[in-house]
Amino acid sequence: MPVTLRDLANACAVDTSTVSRALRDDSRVAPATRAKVKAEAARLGYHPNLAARNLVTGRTHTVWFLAGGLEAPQNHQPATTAAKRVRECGLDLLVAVHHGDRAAHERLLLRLRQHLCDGALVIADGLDLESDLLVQLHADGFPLVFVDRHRADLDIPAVSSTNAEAAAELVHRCVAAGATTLVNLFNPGGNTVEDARSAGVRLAAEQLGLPVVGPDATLPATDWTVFASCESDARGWARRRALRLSRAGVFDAWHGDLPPGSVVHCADQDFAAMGALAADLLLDLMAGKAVEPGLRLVPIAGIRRITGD
Amino acid sequence: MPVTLRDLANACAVDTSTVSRALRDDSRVAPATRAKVKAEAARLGYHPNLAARNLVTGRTHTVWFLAGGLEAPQNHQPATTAAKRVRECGLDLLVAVHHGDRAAHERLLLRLRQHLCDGALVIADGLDLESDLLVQLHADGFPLVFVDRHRADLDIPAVSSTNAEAAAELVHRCVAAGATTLVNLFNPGGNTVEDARSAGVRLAAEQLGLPVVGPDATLPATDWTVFASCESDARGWARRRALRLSRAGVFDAWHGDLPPGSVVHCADQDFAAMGALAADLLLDLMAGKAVEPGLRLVPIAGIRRITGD
DNA sequence: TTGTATGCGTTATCAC
DNA sequence: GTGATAACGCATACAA
Repeated sequence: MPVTLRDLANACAVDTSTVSRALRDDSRVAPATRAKVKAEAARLGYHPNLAARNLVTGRTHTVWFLAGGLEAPQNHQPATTAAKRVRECGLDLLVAVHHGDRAAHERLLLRLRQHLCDGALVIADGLDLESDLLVQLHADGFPLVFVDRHRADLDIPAVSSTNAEAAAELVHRCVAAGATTLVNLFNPGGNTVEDARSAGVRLAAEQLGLPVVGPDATLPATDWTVFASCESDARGWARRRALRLSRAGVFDAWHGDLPPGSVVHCADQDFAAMGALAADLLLDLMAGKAVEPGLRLVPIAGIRRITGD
Repeated sequence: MPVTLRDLANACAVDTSTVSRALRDDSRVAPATRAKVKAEAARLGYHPNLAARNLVTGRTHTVWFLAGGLEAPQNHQPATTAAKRVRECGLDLLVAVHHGDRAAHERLLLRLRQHLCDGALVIADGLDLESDLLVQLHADGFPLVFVDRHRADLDIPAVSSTNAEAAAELVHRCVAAGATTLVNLFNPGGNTVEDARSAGVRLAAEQLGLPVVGPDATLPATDWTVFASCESDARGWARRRALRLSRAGVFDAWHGDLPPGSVVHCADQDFAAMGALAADLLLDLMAGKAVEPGLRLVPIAGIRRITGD
């Protein structure tokens, strides 16, 4: 049986309230008793029951990080920096994943309302973006911050990249590298991130006076460049259209090989900074500070030029 | 203010105990009252306070997964499968990371004793392998299972790969590919995984009648092959010794380029299976079933041959 | 500086 | 079938 405050109180011949105060370094307890209590606690191997403490204080000092999975840098990088920030404030960050499983996802959102954590960071994939539970949660004042994608219809604070600007810059660089026809694979209406990127492409194209075409357009033999959110989107599209992929503007990563002469521009998001900012916002929210709802944009880390030579 | 059992009891004009039973589908409650209670719970937006429930039942239905980080497949892959297994049993798995930070690590281990979870899976990196807290935890009967590395001096159940066999097989394949001098970078005494791999190399070398040398040995101009736990270990060694790395046997992954004519054998561990098995063991442990202490070996997923052509 | 009393929200053991 | 009642372990306003 675990050692409780009572056991300690008995061992020290004082009241449980005194023990409680002593262990929490309350200034009003005599140095001698405090020392005795602490010594006894160590001797008996006392460890507070946080379930009990949470029950009475109503706070758990715990933050959850909800994501679909752990593998993608989009998920684990913000989780990593957020964990550090949260820890600096004396709280713990716990990561929970749902693997895109609808039931699992609902269950996790339910857990948030069950007093196991004080707030949550949410990497909003498809499931979160539909769920009513999220709406109710927020309506009930539960501290919530979106990372990356978000729901524009809710005034939940959100952290994302400068997607529009980054997409526009991708266009400019690709055009400087010879592109004349821009294939826009960003899916407007898909989610807020895709929306922003698509808008960025259109804006840049307009400035440059170049045509933007969809995935199914007829293309010139050369000088087209495809823009997509990730390498596999671009590659998948090229495969379906039986095209040789040699020019692209993408986000986050490009691992695959490129044929000689080809060039890819890759905009790397600063997931670490996003996680840190999101954690800061959440901590403010949990502290009761006024946090403006709406989107925060974090500059991308940079744009890399990758060639096939 | 959150809705409590009492609010529900008042709204339904029954006792809290009846509400409690109704919500948990206790067979002794009248269908009519159950329906009414459930309807009212939905209407008022009731959500149980799990801190309170945990306090009285003594169980949290929660499992923690402790790791140094999330990025490495060694960490997130077992976490992923373990999460699924755990979820199937109606429990939740939460991932907590310490980033190699000593204080953070200690804090997490402390948390385990504070009734926030019923058991834990531990990816034992350097910190875990030293900590006394882990020993005490286990001594107090806290359900614990090691994944990958473990402490041989504790009878905590552990799941690892068939490291010795895999290392031996790496040697055999590399020798078949022309190796005659085997450079053993596996560090015996480092940890249980390195130990096993080092032993595997020595065993295979003995069978083949070939010499095993350490990282600082004088090498023939050619026909040596280096064995290491990961690509970066092998590359780091080659860099320090100003050697051109063209033959290696490693574990888990090889991403970098290889000069033409070179060949690397890579033993892929089955992290997913390891996570699943570890979860099963932990669940048994938590269910009070007798679980034999000691190491379980999961076969590696396979050995890939990578060439620089 | 310490003790007393009460309550946090829930489950469980009794009665009825 | 349902209702009192007593825990669970801890924190805290209030007394002393």
